[in-house]
Amino acid sequence: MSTDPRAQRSRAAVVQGAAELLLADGPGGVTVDAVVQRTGVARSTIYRHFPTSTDVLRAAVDAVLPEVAPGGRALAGDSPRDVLVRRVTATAEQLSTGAWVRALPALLELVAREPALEAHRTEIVARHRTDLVEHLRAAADAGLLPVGADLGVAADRLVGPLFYRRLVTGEPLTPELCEQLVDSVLTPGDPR
Amino acid sequence: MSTDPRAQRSRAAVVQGAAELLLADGPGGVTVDAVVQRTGVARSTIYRHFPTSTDVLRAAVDAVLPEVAPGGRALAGDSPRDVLVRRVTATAEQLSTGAWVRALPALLELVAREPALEAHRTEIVARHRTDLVEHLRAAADAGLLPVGADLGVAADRLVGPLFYRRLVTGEPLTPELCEQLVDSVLTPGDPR
DNA sequence: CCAGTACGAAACAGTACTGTAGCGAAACGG
DNA sequence: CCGTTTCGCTACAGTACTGTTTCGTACTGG
Repeated sequence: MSTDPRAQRSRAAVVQGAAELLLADGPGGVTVDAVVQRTGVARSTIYRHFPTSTDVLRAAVDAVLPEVAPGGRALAGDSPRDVLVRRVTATAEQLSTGAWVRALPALLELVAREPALEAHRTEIVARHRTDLVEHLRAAADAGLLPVGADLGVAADRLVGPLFYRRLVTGEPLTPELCEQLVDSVLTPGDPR
Repeated sequence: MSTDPRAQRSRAAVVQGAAELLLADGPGGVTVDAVVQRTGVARSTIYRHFPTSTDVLRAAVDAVLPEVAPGGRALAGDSPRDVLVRRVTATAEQLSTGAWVRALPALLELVAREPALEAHRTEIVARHRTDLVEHLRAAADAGLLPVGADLGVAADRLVGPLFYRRLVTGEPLTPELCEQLVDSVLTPGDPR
């Protein structure tokens, strides 16, 4: 029943097409008709797999959201500062990607309006955050942060300005900015 | 013709009603029928004042956006640090206001999708920014910032984490956080 | 090979929104 | 006070989307 390759194929096609539409046109662009036209999957087939069009959108969000967490692997010989710089720069590059420039505001608007997606948001943010906080803890252990520093706030100070620039002001995210941000969090008073 | 109080009244009612709908339900909630039902202004009257429903939405955005710039007046006797703390705290409080919690993501999504609104965005951001940069310059003149500091980046470091928390993580914006942010930008190395 | 199943195509009612048009009533202003 | 303007009301065609249903076809797995 669920092992039928036809069912798996068409379901996957629907989710992928819906995800593409989500990235291209935002949540409002994920309509059943649009998915039909894009994927060639029939209308009745979509409604056989998903109770409602909202569930299609939810599946698309599920398919898209995991990409938010970069999870860059840290090389062994790197200094904690280098790890942070690479991590923050990776986030900046990801935020500058064409797809995310359009999708991020749409996703935020969607999450703000749909309480059902709140759980997804916190999960993704947590994954994104614990990764970053882990790097910060390593830096703190190396004495690069003040003793009582709140690592959560430090994380906000690292990536907050990046999201702010991308979402609000529209200014570019340069590698120099990323280094500046890391150095502004590390070693307060001795920027070296 | 345009001095007729009837025309002015109904136009103002439409704009105000549309702005309320924009804050309450987002851009998608600003439909002609919704404005009719909310304001009592007739359908034909709305179309007599605005060529298309998009123009109604644009007028609503115009009516709502100026509120973004807080423009808190600085009291004479305050230290530059106090001015910045009050300014950042005011921004945090505004971001925590119920209306803006719902409206901000919607507005960002709208601006991201409608290139026609890009000019508005840059204008509002500029007003918001020059105000903040002005305060930062005063602090720099008082020797509270390193000599070569980029005031634009300093502004990003001040309010970026606030927007990030509000938009992405959903964490609360406490007065303590605001003070921490100001102190993290001022006097690097001498947090006092 | 063949019964069971998923499929594509197409038509359907229902809802919501846009933009237009015509009409009589009420308000404005000289 | 009376002509002009604006108003509210209602009806209308057109579009877009949702969710349901039917039917014949093609694929899958035992």
